[in-house]
Amino acid sequence: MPELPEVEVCRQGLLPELLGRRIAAVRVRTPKLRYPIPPELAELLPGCVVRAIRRRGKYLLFDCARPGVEGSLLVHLGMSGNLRLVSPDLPPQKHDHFELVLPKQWLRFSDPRRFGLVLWQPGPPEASDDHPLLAALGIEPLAPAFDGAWLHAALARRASPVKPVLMDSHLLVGVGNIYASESLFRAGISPLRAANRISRERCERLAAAIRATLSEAIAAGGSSIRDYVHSDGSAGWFQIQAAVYDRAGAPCRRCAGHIRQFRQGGRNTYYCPHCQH
DNA sequence: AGCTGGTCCTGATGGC
DNA sequence: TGCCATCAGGACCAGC
Repeated sequence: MPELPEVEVCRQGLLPELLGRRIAAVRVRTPKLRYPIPPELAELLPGCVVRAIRRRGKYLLFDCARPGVEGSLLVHLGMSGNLRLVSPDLPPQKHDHFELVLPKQWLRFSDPRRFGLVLWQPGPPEASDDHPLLAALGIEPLAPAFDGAWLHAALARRASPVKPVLMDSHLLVGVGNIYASESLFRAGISPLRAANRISRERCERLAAAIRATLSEAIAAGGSSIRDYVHSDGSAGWFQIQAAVYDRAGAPCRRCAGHIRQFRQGGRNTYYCPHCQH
């Protein structure tokens, strides 16, 4: 399930391959994703050069331009999506929904569960912030502005347990179910604790834990970037060594107590009751 | 305004 | 072996 680190590694991997390349054609096989793929992409994109690849939260933005056309291709991988560079002779598979035809290789979007999306935002790169899906997004956890003070102020307004609050993309982006549990373990904070009852000091630790968890996953993914981008499709997402996620009943790596699992906001939460308060 | 639960989709899993 | 029910997950959305 791609979270922020996976999306960022995807961006970094595609960057050298796509930057400055000209799009020859577009193939839409399954327009029905989370939102329909706009049919006008087939007329807009051919002839466009990829000027930049940016990331906002878990969204990827491919800035494209040619005389008379400027805009950004907005891509979200949902939970089962991936973008791969494939050679032109590789036949499309069942869940390959969208394709950019490039000079030597094609960029193929595949997403079995179709929670992802491919959309178009017209205008210069700055205009992409205006897109309805991006306009309301919260802070980037890897941006300098995200720190303990910011987090403390943001959590002060929320009475819910902290874990689902951390996953609220309107507050901060990119922290999904896995990294929320992992970051809380790292900070020693219980996922059940009310968000507005975490001290400033512990918010510092939590902010640092979120940054560290995400950064380490990006670094881990970066080392396998080549395999990922050029994978034949069988390879899944790179995995971090999870401390608590999906380890219910297993021994805590810190205290050897049992990792506990419970349902929170419709999601599974994992934590160590001994190490987290 | 914040919070809850429903929704989309398909592959994996487990019970019978 | 096959069939069915359940679950997972991001993020929007309606309804408090």
